[in-house]
Amino acid sequence: MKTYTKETLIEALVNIRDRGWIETQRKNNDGGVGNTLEDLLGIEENNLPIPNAAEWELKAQKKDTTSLITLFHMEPSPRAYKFVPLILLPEFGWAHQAAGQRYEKSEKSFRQTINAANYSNRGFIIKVDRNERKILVDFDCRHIESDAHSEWIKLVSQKILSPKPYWGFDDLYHKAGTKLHNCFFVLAESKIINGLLHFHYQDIYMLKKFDLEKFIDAIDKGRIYVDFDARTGHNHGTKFRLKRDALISLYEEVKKI
DNA sequence: GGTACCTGGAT
DNA sequence: GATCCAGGTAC
Repeated sequence: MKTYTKETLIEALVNIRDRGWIETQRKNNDGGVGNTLEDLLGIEENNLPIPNAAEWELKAQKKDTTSLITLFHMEPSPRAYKFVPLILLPEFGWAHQAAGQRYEKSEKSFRQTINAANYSNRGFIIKVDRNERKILVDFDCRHIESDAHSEWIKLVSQKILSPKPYWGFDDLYHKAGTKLHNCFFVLAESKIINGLLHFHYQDIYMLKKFDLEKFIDAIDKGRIYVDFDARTGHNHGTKFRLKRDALISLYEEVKKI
């Protein structure tokens, strides 16, 4: 396991950029662009909620995608309820797109990418309660688009989400403050060469001083999303995510290397 | 083996 | 832009 200083990490990232096209080291994995970068840096895969290297978080993204970037994972409180596996997936889930094909016929899915600006078409929203200092999830069946979910609405129209899942400001501050304070964000071109996905890591952004107040404000304005990502056989976790420009705007200092 | 984290996607 | 989704590990 290599260790880096900020300076040696910059040097390593520039060397990787200069190598040009590099084959993915994680086939069939959407996280390949990030996992491959970590592999190139000699950072062993782990699921520890800490920065990747030398107090620097590393994030990579394909240049041509519009997908959201994941800041971190955190299951909602109260933890004892185990909201995703015991309530949201079984009570509010629906048949997985590949149920009866790739998965068992009984495979359910609960995927919701929600924000504070609008209800999803399944009736979920997040709200910022500054008095209680927490982010919470709410469900209101009146906001379900019945045309899009004519069968599912019958299953949930009488349901109340109570208690409401939430994340305390202090827990979010601790998570973001310890994991995201400084970050290298690398954009990579991608293309298939001889049938194999390759990346060219190109644009290196050095992001310093994550701003916790801007973080809460971005949630309040709907620029940060809470993303539930569970099926019966695998809960990928509940994530806080945002678009590329929103990520950069959360830092006090931005420098392109 | 279930839960909660990690790395990220396409249409 | 909203609504869906992937393969990994630690304990």
